[in-house]
Amino acid sequence: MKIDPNSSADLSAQIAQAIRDAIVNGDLIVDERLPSESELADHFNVSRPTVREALKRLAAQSLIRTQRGAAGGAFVNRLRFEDAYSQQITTSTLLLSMNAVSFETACEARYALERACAPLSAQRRTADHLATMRAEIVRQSQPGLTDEAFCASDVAFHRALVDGAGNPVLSYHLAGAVEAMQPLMNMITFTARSREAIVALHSRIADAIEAGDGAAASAGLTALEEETLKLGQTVFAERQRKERPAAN
Amino acid sequence: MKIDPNSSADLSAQIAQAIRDAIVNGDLIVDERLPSESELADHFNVSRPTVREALKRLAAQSLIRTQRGAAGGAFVNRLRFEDAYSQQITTSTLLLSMNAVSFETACEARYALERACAPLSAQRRTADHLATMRAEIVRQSQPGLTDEAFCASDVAFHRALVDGAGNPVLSYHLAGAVEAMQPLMNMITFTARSREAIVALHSRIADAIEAGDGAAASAGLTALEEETLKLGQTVFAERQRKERPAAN
DNA sequence: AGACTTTTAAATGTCAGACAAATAAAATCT
DNA sequence: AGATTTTATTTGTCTGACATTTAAAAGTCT
Repeated sequence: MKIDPNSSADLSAQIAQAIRDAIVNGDLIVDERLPSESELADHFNVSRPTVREALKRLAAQSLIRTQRGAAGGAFVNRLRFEDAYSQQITTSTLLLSMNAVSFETACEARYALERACAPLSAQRRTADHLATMRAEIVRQSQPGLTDEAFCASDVAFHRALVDGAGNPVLSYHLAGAVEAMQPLMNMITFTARSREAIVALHSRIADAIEAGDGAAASAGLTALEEETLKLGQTVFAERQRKERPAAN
Repeated sequence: MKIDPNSSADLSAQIAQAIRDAIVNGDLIVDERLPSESELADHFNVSRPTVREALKRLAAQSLIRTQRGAAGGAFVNRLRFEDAYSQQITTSTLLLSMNAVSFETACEARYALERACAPLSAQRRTADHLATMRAEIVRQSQPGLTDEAFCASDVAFHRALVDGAGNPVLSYHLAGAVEAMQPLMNMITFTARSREAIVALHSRIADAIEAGDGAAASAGLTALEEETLKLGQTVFAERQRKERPAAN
C-alpha cells in the first residue's frame, strides 16, 4: 500500500484511495483490522491528523467502522444493503435536484425500472408484501391526508412492490429511483380527483400482483406513469428544456 | 444548523450530518461557500481538526469541494452524473462481493434492469450508440482476446445499449448493475464456443435495436441472461444457498 | 493612466504534542 | 475461582504552530 509522492492531491485523499483500493481488491477483507492510526501515520510518513482525515473519508462511505479502546481500531466494514440504501437515496435525490433533471426524465426512469420488477414481484411476492400494498392503498384513500403523507404512502406502496421481487440487488437499485422522486412529488398538489385516479391504479396493480399477472402489473405501471406525468406537467412545465441534450 | 450535545456519535459525524442535511434541504445551494473552518469551529464549538474531519466526510461523498488560497474555502459541489457513476460502481461491487450475493441474483437484477432500457434504446439510440455496439461485437469476435478484455468489451456493449435510452438517470442506475458484475464475469473462463454464443446474441440484440424493435431486444436480453446463467452456474455452484432468505 | 510587479492577507493543508475517554486484557485481591 | 482494580492501547478531541496556495491590494515603472 503506497502513495504517489508526486501527486498534487491531498495526502488524506491519496491515503484514503490507497486503502479503498486495498479493500476493493480484496487485500483487506471484511472485519480485518487496519493498523492503528499511529502505525498508519508512520507507514505513510504523515501525521496522525492526516491519517484520521483519510479514515473519516472511508467511514463516510461505510467502508470502515471504528471502535475505541484497547482492542479497538478501524475495521473493514461489511457493506450492508441497508447502509447502501440511504447513501443511494441521498445521492439520487441530489442528482435530480442539482442537475435540473426534468420531471419527465426522472419519471420515465423510475417507471421503466419498476416495470422490470413487476413480473418478478407477481411471481414471488409474499403475503406480507401484498398486505403492505393493500394497507397503503387504504391509507391513501383517507380524505384528511396531507400531500406529504400521501406521497410517503405512495413510496411505501412502490417499495413493497419492488421488494416483492425478492431480489435485494434490485431493491437496492430501485431504492434511489423511487425515493428520489419524493421531493418532486411533494411539489404537486393532489386534488381529490387525482388521488382517486392514482389509488384506482394502485388497486389495479395490486390486483395484478395478487393474480400473479406480471404483464398486467406492468401495464398498470404504464398507466400510472401517464397519470403521474400528466399531473407533473402542469407543475414542472417550465423545466422541460435543457436536460435531454445533456443526456449522459 | 445545530448539533445535539447529548448524542453519543462522533462530533465530526454529527457536524457532517448537519451540513449534509442543510445541503439536501436546499438551505445551502450549489456553489455556495461554507464558512471557513475556523468559523465553523466557533459555530459548533469544536476545534478545527474536528471540523476538518467532518468536511472530509462530505468531500468523500462529493457533496463539497475545497479550494485553497485567499478566496478559497469549501463550496457546495454540484453532484454530476459522472461523479455519481464511480461511487455507484464501487458501492455496487462491494455489495456483491461482501454479501455473498449469488451469481443468479446479480444476473437477474442486471438483465431485468437492462430489459427496462431496451424499448427506450430501440426508440431513441443515436447512430453513435449503435456504432459502439457493433464495434464491440467486432472486438469480441477476435480470437486472441483475454477473458478480461472480453468482459470489458461486454460491459462496453451493454453500456452503449443502456446509454442509447438517452436518459441519464437510467444510465446512472444501470452503471452499478452492469459494472459490478464484471468481477464475477472475470472469474468465468469463456470457451471459444461460449464466446460465439454470446457474440451471436449481442448481434441479435444490436439488430433489434437497429430495427427499433424493443420487444425483440428484450427477448435477446432474456436469451443472453439464460446463456450467462448457464455459464455461471458451473463456476458459482457452491454459492447458491444463503442469500435468498436474507433478501431485503 | 495603464500595465506590471510586489506585498499582503486569508484560507486550506500539514505537523507535533498533549490529554480525555473507552475498553479489553492483565494483575491483584478476596 | 471469582470479583475487582490496574494498566496499556487506541480512538476522540484540543491547542497551537507553520507551510502553501491564491486572490486582491498596494506599489512601481513606463
